[in-house]
Amino acid sequence: MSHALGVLVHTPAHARLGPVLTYQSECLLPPGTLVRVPLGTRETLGVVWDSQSMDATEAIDPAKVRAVAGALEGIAPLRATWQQLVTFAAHYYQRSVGEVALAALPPQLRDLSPAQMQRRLQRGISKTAAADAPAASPVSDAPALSPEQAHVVTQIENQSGPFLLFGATGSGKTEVYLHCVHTVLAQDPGAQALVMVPEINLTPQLEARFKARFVPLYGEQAVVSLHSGMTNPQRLKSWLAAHSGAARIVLGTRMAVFASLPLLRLIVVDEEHDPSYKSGEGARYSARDLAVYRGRLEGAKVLLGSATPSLESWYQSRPAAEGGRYLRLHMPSRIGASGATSSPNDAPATTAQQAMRSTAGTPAGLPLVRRVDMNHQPRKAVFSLPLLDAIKERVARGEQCMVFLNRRGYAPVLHCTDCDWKSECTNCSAFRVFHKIDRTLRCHHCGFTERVPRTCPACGNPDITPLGRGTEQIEEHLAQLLADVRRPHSTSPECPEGEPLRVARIDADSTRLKGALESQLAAVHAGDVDVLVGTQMIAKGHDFRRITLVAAVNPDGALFSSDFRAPERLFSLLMQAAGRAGRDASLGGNSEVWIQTFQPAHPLYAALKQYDYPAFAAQQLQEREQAGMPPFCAQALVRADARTQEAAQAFLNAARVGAHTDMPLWEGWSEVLAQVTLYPAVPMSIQRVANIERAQMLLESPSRSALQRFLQGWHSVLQATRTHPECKGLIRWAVDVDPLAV
DNA sequence: AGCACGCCGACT
DNA sequence: GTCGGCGTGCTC
Repeated sequence: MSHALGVLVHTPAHARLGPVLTYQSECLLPPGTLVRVPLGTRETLGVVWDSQSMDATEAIDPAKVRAVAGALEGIAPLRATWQQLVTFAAHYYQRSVGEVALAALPPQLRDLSPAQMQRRLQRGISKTAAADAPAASPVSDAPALSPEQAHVVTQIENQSGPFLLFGATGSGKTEVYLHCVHTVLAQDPGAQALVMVPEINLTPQLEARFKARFVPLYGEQAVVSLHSGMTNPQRLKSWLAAHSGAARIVLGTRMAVFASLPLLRLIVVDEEHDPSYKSGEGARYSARDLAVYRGRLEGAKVLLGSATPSLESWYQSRPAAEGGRYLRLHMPSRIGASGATSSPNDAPATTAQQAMRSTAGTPAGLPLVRRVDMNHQPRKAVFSLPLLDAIKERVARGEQCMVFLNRRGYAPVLHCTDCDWKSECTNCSAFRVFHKIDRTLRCHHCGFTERVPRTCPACGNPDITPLGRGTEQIEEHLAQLLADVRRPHSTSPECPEGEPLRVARIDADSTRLKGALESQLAAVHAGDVDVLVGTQMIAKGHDFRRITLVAAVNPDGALFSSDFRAPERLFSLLMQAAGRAGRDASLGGNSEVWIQTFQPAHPLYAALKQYDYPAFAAQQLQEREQAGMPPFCAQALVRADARTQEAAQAFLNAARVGAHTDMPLWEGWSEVLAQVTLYPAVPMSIQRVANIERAQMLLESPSRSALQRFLQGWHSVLQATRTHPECKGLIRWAVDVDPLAV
């Protein structure tokens, strides 16, 4: 007797296929079982799904139903909570369940033949058995918690959350994570924890820290990573370890939120404000928001941590009496540098060190913030004189400085002074960036690269000049300005006049090659670099202990950006950059953060000077509330890519009209429609990328659930609009729920 | 998403 | 003459 079975396959929502396909099988396979199924000419990976959710009214022609090729032996079915998470994410972010489910699985599960799969599983099992013997007498080298940390930990242990851990840079958030993970794992022999970080770059140091703490307790297999920088075999191995329960702790980037974890008890989202948690491709999910949902689903505690929380999370953590749903926990003090986010082989912070730090002058031991009024500096000066002097003074003393500019390349545009030619990209509506290092013009959007012309391509004028500045130019300029400064002759005492300074640059270009970032960071740590120039890459997470001065050369752009989240990002970035300075306790006292600005009185910088995130957040939230912006409204964006801008906009506008005219008599549709505003389609800020025209349409509603219901209903309209004659040339469309940039 | 089928440009 | 571009259509 054969059974009808619902199966998910990797199929996008707009393919004209049902969300769940029907197959037949001799044995009754439970939902969550991984299977191989024939689809057209190929055989592909599928997940058995609840047949209840199939549309019973539209039964498929029985003659078309094919048989399941086989189940993946040795892999337990994915659990009900995982299925629910995937279902929720698919509905909330407007994608097909199949796409979300299959994208959440390691790619090799799809590619491997059954025989290869068996071999992998065998290997994994035997390895696990060998490594499973835990150390005879596990000694915990956990440092004592500060009173602040201890208080926070108690709160987390005694309440259900979700928690927002608002902790200054260096307040010891990581130690809190370690402690909470430790507690949770000790409570149940099968319990698991998921710890997420925003970027791949940040996983190795976190992994080292967690392994140092937990491998002695639970064995080598206990800690695994999951991120896109890993090879496919590595990913499969980690995934299987998590799925089988052998791994107790999963560390990873946003994709890890979908990891299969049979007994998940704690989810940590570190740097929860970081935009990297929002996926920009495929299902545009927010791993942070899904973490909160998943925590509730699985009965796991959720701990969001940040020194500068997202305004969404900050607002959610207002007092419960005012409607807040997260519990805010505050750790304002910076503790001894070695206790916070240092490398694992550093001595743990002692309470004596912490006591010493807490009496040290500046507010919470943080660097002094100085604003330089660029209105009083020579026109077009890149570095103000006081900043330059301060840098010279520091490096002459053997201290390190960091100069921060969020723009890579030498100059963002090349310009002909005679005919006004600019280095526009032929494929995009954007300028190509001048990279002096290899004499190229590079488009940062489509990758189109050419050698720099020697004369103006339009008029032949040899006088073409760079406009604006990027990190390459800052690096070059700074090296010239500091050419006469010597560093202390620590390495060669027989050279009394000292050695020339070393200026280094770290950005996406200098770290393109594998291992380049690591080696460059090592050079900074070793003291081989005096001044480090870089993009936001150097502001995030890396702990430079001998840097005592951090300078933001030109951060004003974000103050006047059309993106209403730009100030929030700037504040967060500058706070993080400030956190880089003065981590070494012996140098911390005189660390400084310099901000060069034409708006020295701007409230953002005033709040930054006081390290007063709550004041900044309050001011921003007030503005957002008045303007009816998130978190006081819900937004979604529909993007359309097309051959022509007209087609892209025509599609969006037709779908907009269709929301009123084409909807069948849906129960309560008019009420839903009344709560949603659809703005007219507009070209995207970079209208053309790689010769594809892009347009978008913003949707807004005071009610998140109204917007959700609208999108659910409207999907069929979008689908149908595709075929309208005026939409010819449309390539694809996608909905972005809770977009980060509108 | 894959993968096949199908119809038009420059090359072993 | 074929190889190969990607447009259209189908897959339980």
